[in-house]
Amino acid sequence: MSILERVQAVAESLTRAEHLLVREVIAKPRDVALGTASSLAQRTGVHEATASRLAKKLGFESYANFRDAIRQEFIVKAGPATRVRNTLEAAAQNGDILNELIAREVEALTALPDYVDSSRISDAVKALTAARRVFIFARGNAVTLSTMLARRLLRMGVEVEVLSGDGRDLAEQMLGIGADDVMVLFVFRRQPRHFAPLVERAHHVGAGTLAISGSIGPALTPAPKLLLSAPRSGSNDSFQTLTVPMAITNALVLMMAQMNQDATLERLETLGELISNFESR
Amino acid sequence: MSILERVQAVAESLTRAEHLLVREVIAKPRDVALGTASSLAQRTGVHEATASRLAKKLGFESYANFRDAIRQEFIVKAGPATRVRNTLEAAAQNGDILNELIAREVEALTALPDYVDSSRISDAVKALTAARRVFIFARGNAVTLSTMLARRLLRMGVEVEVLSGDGRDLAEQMLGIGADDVMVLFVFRRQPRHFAPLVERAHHVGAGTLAISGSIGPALTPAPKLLLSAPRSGSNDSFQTLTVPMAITNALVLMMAQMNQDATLERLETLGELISNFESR
DNA sequence: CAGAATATGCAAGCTAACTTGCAAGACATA
DNA sequence: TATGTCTTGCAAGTTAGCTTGCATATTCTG
Repeated sequence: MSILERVQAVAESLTRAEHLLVREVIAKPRDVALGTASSLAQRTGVHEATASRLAKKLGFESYANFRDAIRQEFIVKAGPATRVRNTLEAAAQNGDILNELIAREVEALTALPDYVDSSRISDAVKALTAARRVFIFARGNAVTLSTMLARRLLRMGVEVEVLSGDGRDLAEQMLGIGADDVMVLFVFRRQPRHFAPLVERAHHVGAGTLAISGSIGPALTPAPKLLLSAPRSGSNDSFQTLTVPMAITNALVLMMAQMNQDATLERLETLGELISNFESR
Repeated sequence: MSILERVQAVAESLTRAEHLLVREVIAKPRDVALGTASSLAQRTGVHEATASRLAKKLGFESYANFRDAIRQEFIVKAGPATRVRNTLEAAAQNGDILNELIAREVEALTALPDYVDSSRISDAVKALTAARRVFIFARGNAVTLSTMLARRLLRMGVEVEVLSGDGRDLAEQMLGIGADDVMVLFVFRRQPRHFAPLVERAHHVGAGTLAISGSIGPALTPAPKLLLSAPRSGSNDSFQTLTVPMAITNALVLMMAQMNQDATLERLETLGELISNFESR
């Protein structure tokens, strides 16, 4: 019975302090595994006695046994032996889909800075910040990202227009676009039918265009004014996820938040501070 | 100064028993790191006092310090976190948001297999495959993932119902749920208000429930029948992206496609083949 | 081989960590 | 608001693990 299962089993009866402890255990199991009950308690801001009691509540005979279980699960089980399996080749060999997927994602993410550099993102941020309205276009799976970006921009107080529908609908929604606006287009796989007309229209009225895209990015015609493109995970003909473009989009949003902060408030030191401020609930 | 260097420094003056101890430490550093002085002594066939003295001979103040050093060297430093840690700290220092974000994502993805194992995903796949209909629930940012999953399932010919709206609307949409159905719930941050009633209703009629979630996963009440949860990137209180849960969702979809393939066609060898077949356009 | 030096085990002592009874506080309930 | 239940921290008690003085065994040296 795993730690997570044990937590689930008693989830209903967890108190506030116990909840905090559980969170910490799940977030940093390796630290907890190597520390003492007091160190866990101290970092969590509760008394060590509560940690001891939690262990019993989860069905362990003592805190020591609890910690042993964490070690088993997060240090011994996840030891160097399993690490080998995490390599792409090994995972593919074993038909281990989860690990193969992860290996591919990590590989693609790691390569991302080779394709997109911070100054390009800065340019995009400046354009978006200066924009009166932001139009967002996506087709197929990419709508996943357009809804995400739309939500985030809205929360930052940006006026957002999500383009939807086909031909006539699109045309109508585009009527209002002006020189102060920016259009963001998510494009993967093939260039969608409406891409060219949309970009042409935007350029015609003097609006900015930003494409967030995969390997096709550079081949898009007409070329958008700004382009953030990086290959997605996997090889050309295999499964391609939205992880990489999502990272680009997140970086964009974060830098935008940071720049706006810079303008008004004092600069926050860490990403953590920046965001907990920005995304407070 | 590493353990090995310390050993080398006093190599000449090592006694027979000390030599045995050192051998064991070098052969199984991780076991030693997690054990006590007595356990090391016992396995080596010497007295625990000798282990204590060896620690001092190697220049440590106590056996505890010696063990801490072993832990640092063979567990902490070898851990998945540390590999990324350097990049992360450098990036954070320079305010390089893109690289910091990427480092965090990689760290979180790498830890994913510690929390979700393939057999759990298999269970979820079996439930989804057997389901007559799949209901999907998400709130806030999580809708990004629900739309993604809905699209993918639809493409696979699964009947999907995306739950939307509030109170009354939800209740109406839930009227039709039956024992053959499965409800998938995406839950991050706090447990949403409608979570409990939905799960209770589903369980009441005998439907399955699957939660895809972050660190709260195990603390959800009532507990879903199936749970796929892993901490998201970043620390508890900072920016958290959907990268990890998206990877879980992708793995789920892929394994589902594979199992369906298995049933009808011959098994495809690689993920690439599998998918280019499955997602051909 | 004798004597000294060193190594090792034993066991008592010590320390840090964990456990638990108790009381104060928080929260729900009537 | 009063009462009871539940939660939490405190502090004393307990335990496990580490240390160290001492005695015996072993090895080295002349």
